[in-house]
Amino acid sequence: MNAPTVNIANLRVACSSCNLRELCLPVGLSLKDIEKLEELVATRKKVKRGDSLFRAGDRFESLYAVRLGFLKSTVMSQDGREQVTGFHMAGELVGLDGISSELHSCDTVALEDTEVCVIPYERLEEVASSMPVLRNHFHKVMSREIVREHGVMLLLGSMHAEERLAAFLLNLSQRFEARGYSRTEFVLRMTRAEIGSFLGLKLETVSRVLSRFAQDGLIEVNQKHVRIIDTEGLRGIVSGQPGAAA
Amino acid sequence: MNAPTVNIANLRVACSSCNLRELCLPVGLSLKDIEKLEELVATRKKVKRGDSLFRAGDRFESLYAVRLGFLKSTVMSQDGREQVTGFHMAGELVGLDGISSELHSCDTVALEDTEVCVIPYERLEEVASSMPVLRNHFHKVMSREIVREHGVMLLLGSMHAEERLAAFLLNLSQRFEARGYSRTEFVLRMTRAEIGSFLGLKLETVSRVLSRFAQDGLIEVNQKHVRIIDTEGLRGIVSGQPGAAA
DNA sequence: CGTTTCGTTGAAGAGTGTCAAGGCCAGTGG
DNA sequence: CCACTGGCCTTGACACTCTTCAACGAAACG
Repeated sequence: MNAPTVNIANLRVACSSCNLRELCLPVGLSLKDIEKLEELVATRKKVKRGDSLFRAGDRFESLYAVRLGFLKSTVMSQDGREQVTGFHMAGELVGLDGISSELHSCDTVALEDTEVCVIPYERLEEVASSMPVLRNHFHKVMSREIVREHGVMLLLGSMHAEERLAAFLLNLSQRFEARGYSRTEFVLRMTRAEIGSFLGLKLETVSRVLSRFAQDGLIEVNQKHVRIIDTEGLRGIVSGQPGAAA
Repeated sequence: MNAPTVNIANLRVACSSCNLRELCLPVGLSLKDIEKLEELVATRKKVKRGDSLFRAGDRFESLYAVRLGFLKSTVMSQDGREQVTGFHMAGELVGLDGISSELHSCDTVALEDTEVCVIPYERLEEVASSMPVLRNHFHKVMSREIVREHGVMLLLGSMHAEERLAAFLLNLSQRFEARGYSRTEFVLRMTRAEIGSFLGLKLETVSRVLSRFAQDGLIEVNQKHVRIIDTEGLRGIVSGQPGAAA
């Protein structure tokens, strides 16, 4: 069950040379600090598309830094309803939900073949105790997650379908850009149903709204392939189209 | 503007004798630990009903532990829509949103006269560095907030009005009980509009659903006064009423 | 005691959900 | 290499929940 899905333990980890440094690590670390830090990452782990990194109820032992790939996290209510709580891409940290009860409270599943750095939590606590910069950075990451979720609550609680989709596309766009990919053209790694679950909509609504956006010349869509044509137009929609619609 | 709203600085803080100990502090602290901990709480601060503890954009300096009273946190979109992200009661920690950017990202306002313990963040970081128990506890508190928000996302993303209200009432009920108040009878400190904002509903819907619950004999409502009659019935509603409705 | 805020309730309408049918695409096996 | 299969996406028609608009009543506040 929990047999590690290929551990590349021998591979020296080298955060120092990882191209995700700026996303993953605090800035302004000394070389010595970075060396210390590399002790943190025990191993890497590959997760095949469709497999889960961890599941609700699993013992919490590690955090995971996404090296490459794409994942989703979902929570489930007792009666079986599923809610996608987030999508994760390279440079992001997942597993924070597990700290509170020492059990994971959500499922995290790879939407494409994915590789993560495994960060044993106990070791993180140790290293952090003697490294204020790291501790501080870690706290900021957790806090950022809280702030992100506030944003999602705003979206779910007070926005219409079109606004949600527009916000979603802009968010993806910006995250791709931050990772050096195109800001305007990308492939959705998730299905319409998963987008819908995340945004509190049904998959048909997601599909319809995307088609409408395409008709209005805001984007081009072809299955999972999306191209953003009018970023400003999308922004307008997010803020209750002060000057949009036709 | 930011002139402290009455600081009771001289008052010795005495976490050790605070009746919120179990809610607020890690369990199993030695006396020595508790002494150290009391250095944490710089002052207390009173916030009058309607006043804000902090606002979005304020510099982040401290966390606040609610001693008594009731608050709400709200985020606002650029175009002015407001979303209540949470209600806070005695023993809960607020202000975690500020850590990430060193600016608060939400408004936190007292819904009734409130008193909080002010915990300067820098001091918390210091004390935590030499007190693993505290550090660990703090991480758990942050993680718990993340998990709580996952729950809210589930609610906002996949539940109907009745289910949301039922879940909301049960959540309040449980939190009151944990603080030694009645599990079945309490006063809502927030307006229908605030409940609605939190639950992604309009105030009229909140009002209607509460009336319907009352008609169905699940609760009694009289303005802000609520009495829960049929807890199991509410639970049934939350999980898609497998055997409810009449 | 007047004023304001808050809450309740009704009727009509908009926005999404539901159900259903059909098309597109990738992977599989012949 | 092609046909088949199953998952995913699109689109339409209709139903339903929730919102909107409006009026009124009740409580809170100065």
